[in-house]
Amino acid sequence: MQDVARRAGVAPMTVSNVVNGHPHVREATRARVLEAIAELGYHLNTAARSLRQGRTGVIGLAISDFSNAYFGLLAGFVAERAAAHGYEVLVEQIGQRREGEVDAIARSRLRKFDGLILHSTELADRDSAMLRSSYPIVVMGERAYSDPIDHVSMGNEDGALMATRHLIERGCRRIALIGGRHGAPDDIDVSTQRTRGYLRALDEHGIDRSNGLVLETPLHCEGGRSSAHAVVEHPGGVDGIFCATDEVAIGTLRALYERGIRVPNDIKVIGFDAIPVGSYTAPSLSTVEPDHEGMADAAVRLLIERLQGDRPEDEYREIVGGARLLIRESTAVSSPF
Amino acid sequence: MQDVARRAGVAPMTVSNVVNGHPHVREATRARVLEAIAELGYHLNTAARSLRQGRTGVIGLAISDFSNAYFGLLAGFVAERAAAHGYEVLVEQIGQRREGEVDAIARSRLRKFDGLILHSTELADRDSAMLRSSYPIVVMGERAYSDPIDHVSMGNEDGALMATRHLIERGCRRIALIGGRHGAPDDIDVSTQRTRGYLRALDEHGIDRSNGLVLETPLHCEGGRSSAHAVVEHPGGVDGIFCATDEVAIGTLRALYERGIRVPNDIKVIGFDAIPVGSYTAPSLSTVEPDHEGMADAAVRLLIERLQGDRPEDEYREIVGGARLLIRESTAVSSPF
DNA sequence: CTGAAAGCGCTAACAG
DNA sequence: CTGTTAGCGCTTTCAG
Repeated sequence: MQDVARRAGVAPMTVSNVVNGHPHVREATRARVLEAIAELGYHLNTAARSLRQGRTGVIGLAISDFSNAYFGLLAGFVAERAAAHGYEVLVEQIGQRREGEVDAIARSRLRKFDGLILHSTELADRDSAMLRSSYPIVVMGERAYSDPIDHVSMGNEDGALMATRHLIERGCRRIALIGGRHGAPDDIDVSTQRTRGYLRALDEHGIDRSNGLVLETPLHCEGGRSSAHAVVEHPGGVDGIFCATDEVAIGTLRALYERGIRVPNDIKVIGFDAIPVGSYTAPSLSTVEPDHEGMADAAVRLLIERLQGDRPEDEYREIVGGARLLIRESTAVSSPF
Repeated sequence: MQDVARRAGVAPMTVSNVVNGHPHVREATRARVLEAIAELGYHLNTAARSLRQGRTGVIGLAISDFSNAYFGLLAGFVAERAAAHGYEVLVEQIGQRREGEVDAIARSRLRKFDGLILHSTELADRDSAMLRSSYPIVVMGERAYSDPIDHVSMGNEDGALMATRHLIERGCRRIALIGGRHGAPDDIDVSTQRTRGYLRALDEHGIDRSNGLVLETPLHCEGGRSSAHAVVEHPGGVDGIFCATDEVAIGTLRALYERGIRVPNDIKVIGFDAIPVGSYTAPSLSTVEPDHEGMADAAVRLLIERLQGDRPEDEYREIVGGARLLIRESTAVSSPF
């Protein structure tokens, strides 16, 4: 910047003013400076600027796994909302291991970003103490914390309730849950929360909680496939399957296809997450669509309030995103084809 | 750091040595420093370190769209390879618009990262001049450049050749290409390159290039679906469809399902990219699997060679990744179910 | 509208 | 093994 200033015959400060588009620079001066910049191939040094300004203009988004369609959706929305507030988003993959998340928090303290949106999957309650630094963090995901913290979660239980009710309304009485889990009362990961909604719907309608119809399995396609093969052999039979995620549901549809079981005629299937490919499965997948966009917006807003000190340090917010039913062919009365 | 040093009764430099794990610090001193750090809640300031060191330890990965399964795969591999070299990866979404890519390049020059892996989709040849700064960039993607540059591309033409040959070997003679494009000779995006491989296979086997069997369409599910609906009404009939991407293929399978056309019995379908969900479609999707991992590895290696000055400034590399056939049910002789 | 001075927090280099 | 010095490149502040 010094070199540019010398070349343009101005002070470094003027170069800075030009680079930052400050208004009070005479047109002729600006032109000379820009010319000098071009001639010298000068580029602003971000590290120096950040050091001086004490901010980076970047929000970090830490997610567990790039190759999950759900995170792709979310990241896109977060980036868009942040841009609207003048922030850039950089995404970091932290892996599903707990160490990764703790790592991300530790690194975030290095102030590489102005703040962090942490999409937690495996972060245990006891780690939340780490989040209690003054560093601005918003946690997204299905885990609740006893420590106060800004948190955006999904309407998991309500969504699962809606999905299961929908199956019941369509006449299903022997409804399996693939990817569920009977956890401890304070256990609130995706599986346990969605299981609660499922059980509430059954109770509501006076349907027995038959043993063996809640299958615990990893929440991906293969988990769904193998569990579906198992569940259709349940002695009491099955006429509806609620899958804890769309990926699980895709694996389930696959298993039923392999066995020649017709969906929705023989068994109805519903998922959760509304990943895009669900419109194109055969049959297309009924599902619960969380308000991804609203949640991304909320997370960004909470973080930016923090960054700008718009909220007292010790005041935290808990936001639960909405969810709505997306009814497609896999829960139709009978197949349209 | 000064405060920590004062508290621990040492010089700032010693604090730095402790923080960075340098070996020559007495155990007692280290302990005192760590204690002071904990007491004061001190955190290293990354901006200052980067300014001083002239490096950030971060590689940027600019991709066009988070919500594409292919990019998720790639990003995961890139992150892993970079970590092996002691670099962290931050991912930036730049959108599919050309402006976005130029933007990313411009911003990259701000030296936010030590180097950039740019996965281009719409970057035109004329923009490649922008890449000719001394800033370390590796371009990935299906576009070639006349300007010299480090470039990792995919074996698109060979992959398409293999896919189409495979359909022919399975007895198809009326083979459509959905998502293809007859471009200018120097036009080398995904669609045109894959079209070339397709045409070569037809020529090889003396099969006519029937009019109307190459359909240009956006490379996503809906593009595949609507084009498939159109192509099956082709007067000459169709017995095989090569889809330019797996997403297109998923849309195609969907359209055939809607029409009650059996795959593979009536029409065989093959895709390209090997996205994970392709194993779970009904029928499962035969496809071309590019060596994603090898390409990610190559890109990281090229970039790090640059960062470390292991290669003369004016020496550039062009690496083409391999591809292999993944044969599943959608091109079987007849359905196993 | 432009400039001079000062310092953000860190670490390379070298001295003790 | 520990300390001193200096400066990375920028922008805030205040003075012209």
